[in-house]
Amino acid sequence: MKRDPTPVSTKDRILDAAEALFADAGYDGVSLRQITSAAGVELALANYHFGPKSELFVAVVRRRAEEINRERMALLAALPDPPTVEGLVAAFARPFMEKSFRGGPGWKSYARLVAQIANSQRWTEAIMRTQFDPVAEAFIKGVKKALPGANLKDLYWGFHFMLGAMTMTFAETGRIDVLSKGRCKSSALDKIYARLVPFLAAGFRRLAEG
Amino acid sequence: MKRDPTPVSTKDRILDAAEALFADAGYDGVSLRQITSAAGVELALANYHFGPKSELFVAVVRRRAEEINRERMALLAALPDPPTVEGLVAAFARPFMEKSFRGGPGWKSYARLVAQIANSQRWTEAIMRTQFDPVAEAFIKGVKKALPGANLKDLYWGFHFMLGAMTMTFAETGRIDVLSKGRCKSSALDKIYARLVPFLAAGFRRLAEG
DNA sequence: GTCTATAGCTTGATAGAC
DNA sequence: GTCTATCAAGCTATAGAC
Repeated sequence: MKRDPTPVSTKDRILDAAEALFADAGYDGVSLRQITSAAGVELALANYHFGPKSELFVAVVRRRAEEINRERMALLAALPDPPTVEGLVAAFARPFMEKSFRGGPGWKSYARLVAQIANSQRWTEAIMRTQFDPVAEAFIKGVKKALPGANLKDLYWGFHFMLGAMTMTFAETGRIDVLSKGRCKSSALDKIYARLVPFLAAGFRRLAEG
Repeated sequence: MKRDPTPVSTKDRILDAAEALFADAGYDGVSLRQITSAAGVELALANYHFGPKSELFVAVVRRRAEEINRERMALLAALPDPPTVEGLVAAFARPFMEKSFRGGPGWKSYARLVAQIANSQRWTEAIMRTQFDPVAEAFIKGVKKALPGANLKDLYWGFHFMLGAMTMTFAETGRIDVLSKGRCKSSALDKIYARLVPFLAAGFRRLAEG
């Protein structure tokens, strides 16, 4: 019988601390000393468990990406055949929003990490291609069925625009709060969902019209 | 009579080098030594001309932002009254795309910088609020006239989605090239323009329908 | 305005005891 | 698996000569 119902291993303590700090300051804005200090472990343990700093960063992302990917794939697979564009966009957006809303602060950090990764060229190979592209391809496959008359290039571009809108929105930078003088709240993800899905679905439909 | 038609001052040499390096590696991923070395000037001159590193970063962004802002404002002001949504989105997108296409490599670097800034919380106060919000407000004002029946909150969110799509697109990360197996090219900004504007305009219209 | 030199500190990574 | 101690290199910023 375990004494602690949720014993947090050293590895997980490092991952949690790294996640929060990387999300706030970026890969180069955080030192391994800051991370291990926040995790309450010795500096040398970061290298022992994860190797170089870059591998730690990849491990931080992979932990959440695998969970999101599973849910997105399940939702995409559960859609009717042919699916609707709204259903596809929702299947892509919903797991992220649900977790960000109810999954704890780690998921908020992850959202900010994804925004950094998706907007730089640095992690294209090590993260985007291996972690993100498989789900992207499943989405494209679905939207091809939803809009059978559309040009394939249009659908790729539509996916790209969608990704840009979603990553910036999920990152909750607070910019729209300031710009709208408090009318809109970055953190009101349920209200955003009701706008994000129709906005993007309408964009896809317009592209499909040619 | 000037001997060199384009004498590049030390200040501009530093700005140019900083711009290119910051765009590739981010604020913390570049040292002042790398910047001054690439600029062919001494380390101490960076501090002499710009003060601390953070001020240099802001100066890099301001140089281009002021030019883009002038053009965007002029295009927005030249639209018919009431404007169309397509006209508004085009007035916002076109200056960036034109410069990225024909303005030289500095503008490509600037686009990648903007993507970093817009997706983080770090520069919200020092850059976003002072450099970017005035044009954003002019855009919102225009779209209110173009879609008079729309809810104001919907328009702010539409602007936010637009910003996410544009910044990631202009950053030209190359991700869509890989994902689409070469079918789409990040650098083909003229072909993107023909898709970006209708996609976003349709999204705004859909939000306005309620 | 430009240069050299350097202060004072932080970095990632590892060797070796336990 | 965890700890201490440390290395070699890098960092921003500045003082002071020219």
